[in-house]
Amino acid sequence: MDNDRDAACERFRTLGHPATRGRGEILRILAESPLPLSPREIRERIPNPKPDASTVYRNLTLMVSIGLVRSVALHERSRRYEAATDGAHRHRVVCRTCGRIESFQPKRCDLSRIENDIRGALGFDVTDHSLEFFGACAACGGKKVKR
Amino acid sequence: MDNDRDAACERFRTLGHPATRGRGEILRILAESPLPLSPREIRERIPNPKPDASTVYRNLTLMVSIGLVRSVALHERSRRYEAATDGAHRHRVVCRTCGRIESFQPKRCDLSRIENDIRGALGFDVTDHSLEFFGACAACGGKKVKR
DNA sequence: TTGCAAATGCAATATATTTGCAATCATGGA
DNA sequence: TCCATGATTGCAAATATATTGCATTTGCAA
Repeated sequence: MDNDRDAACERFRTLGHPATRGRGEILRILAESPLPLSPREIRERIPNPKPDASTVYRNLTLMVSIGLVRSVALHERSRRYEAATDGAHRHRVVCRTCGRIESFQPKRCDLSRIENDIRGALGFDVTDHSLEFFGACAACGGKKVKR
Repeated sequence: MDNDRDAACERFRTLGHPATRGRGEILRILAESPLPLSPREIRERIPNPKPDASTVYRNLTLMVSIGLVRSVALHERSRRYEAATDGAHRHRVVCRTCGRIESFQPKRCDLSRIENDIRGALGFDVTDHSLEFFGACAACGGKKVKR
């Protein structure tokens, strides 16, 4: 939807950053993807003319810093990114055999107790966390671990 | 300690893999480090003559596959690795401002309920998880977020 | 001690990410 | 609407990280 992209552009302006087509596309693509995407995957999905790869990287960095996007670390060579929709707190489930990534929304995710422990023990102010699960997906059953 | 390295070599032989000095050193270094290390850091700590970087990578891959080592994903450019000591279940706490990594052992880490939910919802057999916390360390206080 | 499979070093290659800089664009004000 | 200006972009080059092929060397069981 173009509306998604327009809304995305609006968010940029509000935050004091010029809205460009590339930025709108990136945000739209992330908003529409159920799974976190790598910079390469994001760029591939942008219709021509595609922005340069460096532009994609620069914008992802910016978007993370202003809170529009989050990065997800999944033990891969490349980082992945997802839209920072506040509502849906989701976790990733990664198959060690085939690499498939699924998304899971827990009934409740209460790590605040642990976060408080950390604050107490290390004086560390926790702002967010990252929780991923690994194993074998339904299709791969109990097959051998790949790595 | 050399004993650490010898013990490490023993573990390789038991698992049917020739024990080499490089392998022993890598495992020793990981066992002695309180924090997960990058391949580069590991190699830097091996006394001369150092194995080639490619050897370090190959061995880390092997060690992960036979369960001697785990990889840790911390939103960085490079992966990190830690010894897979079964007993101590630890989590990482990363400062977004200065990049400092600390280690934290929770009083209890009960994610088995969530793991069961995942098994039920996705037919996904969860074998392990990865949980990292991000925020501002004591030294950095409430300073600006870096990325 | 010897033979062989496995591991290593080295060099080349692939992939991911970052940076400098000139050209171009987006936005607010005239 | 047009313009000035600072921010963004494309491009090319530089870095960082990781992987691979192959000839040589090594670990280890017999």
